[in-house]
Amino acid sequence: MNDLKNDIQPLGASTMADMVESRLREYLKRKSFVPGDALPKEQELADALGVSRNVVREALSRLRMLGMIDTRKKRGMVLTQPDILGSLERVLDPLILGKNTLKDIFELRLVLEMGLADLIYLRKTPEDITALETIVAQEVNKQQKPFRVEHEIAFHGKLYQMTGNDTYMRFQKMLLPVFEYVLDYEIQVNGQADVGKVTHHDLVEILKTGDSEDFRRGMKAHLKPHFDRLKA
Amino acid sequence: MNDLKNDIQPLGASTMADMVESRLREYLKRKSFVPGDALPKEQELADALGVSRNVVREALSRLRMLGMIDTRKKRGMVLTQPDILGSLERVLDPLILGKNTLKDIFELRLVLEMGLADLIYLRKTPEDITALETIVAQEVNKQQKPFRVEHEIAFHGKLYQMTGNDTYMRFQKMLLPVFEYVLDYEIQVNGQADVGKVTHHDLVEILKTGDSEDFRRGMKAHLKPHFDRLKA
DNA sequence: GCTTCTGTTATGTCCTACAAAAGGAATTAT
DNA sequence: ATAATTCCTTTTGTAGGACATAACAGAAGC
Repeated sequence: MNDLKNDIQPLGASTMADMVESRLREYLKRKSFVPGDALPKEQELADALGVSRNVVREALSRLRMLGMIDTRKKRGMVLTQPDILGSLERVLDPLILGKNTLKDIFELRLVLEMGLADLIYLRKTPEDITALETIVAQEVNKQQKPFRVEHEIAFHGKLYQMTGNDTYMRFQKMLLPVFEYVLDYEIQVNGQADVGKVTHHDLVEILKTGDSEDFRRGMKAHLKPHFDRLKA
Repeated sequence: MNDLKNDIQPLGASTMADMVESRLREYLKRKSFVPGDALPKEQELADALGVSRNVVREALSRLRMLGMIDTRKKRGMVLTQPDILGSLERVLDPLILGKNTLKDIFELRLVLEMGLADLIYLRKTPEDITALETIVAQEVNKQQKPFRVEHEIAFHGKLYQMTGNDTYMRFQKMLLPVFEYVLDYEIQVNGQADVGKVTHHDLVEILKTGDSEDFRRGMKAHLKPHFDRLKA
């Protein structure tokens, strides 16, 4: 494993824009700006850093993409609360990611799925259960193949929502395409994928009567085919 | 909850750089470039898009920051495999994030910690156990306060490493500062934080003799103070 | 006092120019 | 003829200037 890459940081960002970006980030932190504060203007930054306005704009453009700053004409730029997952969204494309990363993310989603139990039992409401039952009822109605993925999303999506954790929910949703991508690939290579013995219906039943440990065991069984695949 | 923001996407990115960035991303995907492929030169892109080279450079600068492209003089630009967590790293600063997001991340880390069990039991080796025992042994030697955080990092860090999932490990490490930040805040407000009844030493013992469910139960007990805090 | 108009100002975009690096081609030496 | 060296070309990186545009501020008019 490449620990070096984590411990040592590549000194001297080659390009000016990189350096300015880093400087700006450091500047924001040091001055302990709070969201809403106004930043110096582009030209002032350029002068202070001794670079052209062009370079400053490249760096600002990056921060703007990450949602760290918001700029409006005349008013100048203001610091904003970044959307931490927004940047991930841009990069999380199954077609671009390497094989190892894809595998890592596949596993990561399994981990997240297994971790659902505690938060769900902390916050589930009777209405949630009803909603889940509705979703499950729709599943059995049309058991055709092409709809399976939709039902997976609906059911598991509802589970994430029940955690009341928005970041968690969005994160899971983002990971889904990668998950499916890997799944499709595996199926294509190793033949049809088995489905776990514990169904969505079973999981809802557990939610109604069992405790969080029961639920986790149920989820483990539900995901068993995926875990088995990891062993191979 | 703001579902709109997830379902509907803000049409027409206001600035040209935003549009070009989006177009470039779409272009890369449509042409199904693979890492190593060369991209058109800046001027060609500018001409094709009907914008100035400056705007193109801003967009490219963003992709470069995300690690999606790598540019070398003369050679042009080549597509690379992005470092998905690199972008997260830039934004994940406790001082900038909002209160809700901080809370979400705190919970997310608990979830990830609870999900450790399955991967660990899939891949743990006798050497790993030995390493853990060494770490635990060093803990009892100096039980002073200031070192507690270091030991937390050492112990849990080793656990992540045992999963063999690099992305998972890095992700956890990135979440750590936020976790500590929230923890410090809570302690400051609500007084001293309790420590779980199950210690690191106990967890190692479980790893040696118990199964993954035992370990998860142990971890739950280890983290119990944190989970209790969520209820309040 | 309220609306409207105008001017100022900072960002957004374009253009041109040039330095530097990195291939490629041409040239020279063995 | 092949290998090494030098020169040239090309493409990115950076600089600086120019102007459009939007948004705010203050003045003018009702």
